[in-house]
Amino acid sequence: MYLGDPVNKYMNHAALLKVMGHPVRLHILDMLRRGETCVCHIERLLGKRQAYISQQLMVLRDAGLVESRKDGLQVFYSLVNEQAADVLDLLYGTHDSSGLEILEGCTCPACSTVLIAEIG
Amino acid sequence: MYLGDPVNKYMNHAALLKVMGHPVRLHILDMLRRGETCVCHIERLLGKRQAYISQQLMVLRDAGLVESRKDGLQVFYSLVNEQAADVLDLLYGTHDSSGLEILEGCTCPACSTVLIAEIG
DNA sequence: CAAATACATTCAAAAACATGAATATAGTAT
DNA sequence: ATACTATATTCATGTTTTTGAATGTATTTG
Repeated sequence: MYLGDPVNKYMNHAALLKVMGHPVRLHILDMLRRGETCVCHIERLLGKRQAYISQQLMVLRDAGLVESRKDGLQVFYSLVNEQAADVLDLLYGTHDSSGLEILEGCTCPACSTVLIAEIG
Repeated sequence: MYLGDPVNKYMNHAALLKVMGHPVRLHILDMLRRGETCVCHIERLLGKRQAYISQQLMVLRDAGLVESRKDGLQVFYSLVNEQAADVLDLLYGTHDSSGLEILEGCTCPACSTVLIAEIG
């Protein structure tokens, strides 16, 4: 696209918006605003298959919107693109950084440690 | 997409971002922030064929981002979607509404009348 | 009315995307 | 080493998008 003028100023932004222009990816990005999130968490909240979530995460990674960090068996994703964050703030209001929602039956540290702390 | 939950809150925004996620359309939208613009103008600034510009304008029209008004032979487009305008402001700064750039050799009223006024 | 102008639409081929199924990898526990 | 768990990747296929070419329509001008 835009082959005649490959260094077009609109290409980068268009690429950003295009990646964000997908309901599942947008949902994931909105989740990530609350903090670093493991894949199992995303999987449960979205109710989609693991492989599919992983594919969309790969798209987000390849486009530089998110980064992943491995910790034991889990992989944690976070939002690292400021412009993407700005667009999300615009659409959904400034985020609260209130941390993750706790999910029953989710085995990730974010869920289980808090449960332990609360039940403790 | 998202068939399991067709009334998903992310679908509408995703659709908006998807339409904006294209370099030519994004360029057109950015132009329209300066004011109502005729197709001939867009055509010259982008250096693309008329039919192609018209196709992209149709996409923008179908998605409700722009509206067209016919005046004689010319058709003028304007940006009518507030969220799209907000995203553009975010990416490119608040627009100046300074009116259109004057293009040499463009026959549309916006260009020719000003030329006449300046030369006259 | 005929010709010219400005724009829109249709059609078809190529490219890109979305999605599911199957499989692979890497870390952990036994 | 073996089995298990969490996640990633690959592959195949169907769908959508992109784009160019050709054609259509409405308006103005002569």
